[in-house]
Amino acid sequence: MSVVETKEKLLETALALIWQSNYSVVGVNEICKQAGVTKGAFYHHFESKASLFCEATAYYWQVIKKDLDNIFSPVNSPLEQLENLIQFLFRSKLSDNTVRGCPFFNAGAQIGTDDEKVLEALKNLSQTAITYNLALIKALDAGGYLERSGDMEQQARLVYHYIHGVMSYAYVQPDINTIKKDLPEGLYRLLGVKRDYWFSASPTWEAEPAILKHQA
Amino acid sequence: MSVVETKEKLLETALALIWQSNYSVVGVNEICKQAGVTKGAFYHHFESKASLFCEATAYYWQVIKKDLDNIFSPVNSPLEQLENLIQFLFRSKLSDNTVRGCPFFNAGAQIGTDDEKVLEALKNLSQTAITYNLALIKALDAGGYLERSGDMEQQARLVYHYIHGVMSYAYVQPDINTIKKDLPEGLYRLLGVKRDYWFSASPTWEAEPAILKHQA
DNA sequence: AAGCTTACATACCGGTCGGTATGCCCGTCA
DNA sequence: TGACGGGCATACCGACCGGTATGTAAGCTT
Repeated sequence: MSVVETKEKLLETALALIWQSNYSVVGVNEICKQAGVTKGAFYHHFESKASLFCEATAYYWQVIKKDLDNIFSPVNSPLEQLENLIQFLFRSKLSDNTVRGCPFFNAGAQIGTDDEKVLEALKNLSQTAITYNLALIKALDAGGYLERSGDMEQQARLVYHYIHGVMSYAYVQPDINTIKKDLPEGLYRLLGVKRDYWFSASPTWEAEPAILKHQA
Repeated sequence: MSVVETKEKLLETALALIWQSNYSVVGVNEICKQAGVTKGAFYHHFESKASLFCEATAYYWQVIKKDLDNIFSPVNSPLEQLENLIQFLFRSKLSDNTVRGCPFFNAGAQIGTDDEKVLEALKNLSQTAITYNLALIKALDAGGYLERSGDMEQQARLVYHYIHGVMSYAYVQPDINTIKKDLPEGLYRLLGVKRDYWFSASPTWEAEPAILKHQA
């Protein structure tokens, strides 16, 4: 295993484990064991467990950025982009009942805000997500799909809030049929998409999300 | 300290501590220390830490049920009820930046779903909250405040999702001004309240929420 | 080939965790 | 007044935690 391979293996294993349970429960020992490396290797690459989490956050975005750029590709109409986003959320987080909620924010809630770096990583994470939402909203608005124009940055946050809430709900109530109804309904309502356009788009994005490879 | 006092003290202390940080970080020792009792007393009243969490969940509802019944009192108009709810969420969770997110679902995400009792307690918690939402929506609909009638049970869930998402966001970005804008906006949008009625109600509920007493 | 660095492996550290065993104190009731 | 049991307090347990100290084998440099 080359150098970069070992580090990436640790990153991916940590992602998968934290994803499946949570930051506090998953120990360094277990991450190492699953990754097939030793603790010495771990602390050769990361100065602490919290540091690993920060790097994993960055790594996570690097991985799914491709997916997001694909979802929000300009070749897709705004409605298609929205539908793609919905499909993506299902696939990446609700395709089986072992993955519930957003692990990074669950984790963030566990680490505590005293760790400045962790907090910063989480802020970046959410801000990036909101930025993607904003682009989508602008496209929807420009395309005349929205009932009215408002504060689009706020709308981007609203969408973010809602998605996070739905994902968290899925943790306790992993009823995928309910979620499959609630997620689009809430998004269309929050965005204020004109009723004529509800559920009118078909997904143009069919590739398997890269993030799935993180799961066991 | 009488028998029931000791147990309640433990319950309240645990609530406050978990509220301020999270389940994993707060240890039994610290709960005991803060409550001014010993570990022996703790394990006299609770069979485990997870069991404490379950009882605390029930206790929590018992405490805030008074507030909720007050907020959703039939003497208030539906719009007033909605405004009361918004105010309640601010007061109980956003009045200072030490309280972020819903501690019970943060905690639930930490304990793990392998503990059946904990999962059950969380399900009850969310279901009760959704039931309150449903009553509000029915009242709003009956009063003609909504743009259209839909699946009200679903709407109740949407509102629940959204509130949870906003509260979680507040954990990472404790910017109360943003939240104060986002929370009502999202709720009005999700509920589909007619624009004429947006922000038209004044709160009729001014009492200090009982739950505040749990905070340090 | 000598010397140095990288990339680990192994063994182990002090501390903390949730949980338990035991016994004392004190109110109750015979 | 003495036996008894609920309501604790104290002392302690083994497991496990994140993190470290030290060793070492392989490669790169000179």
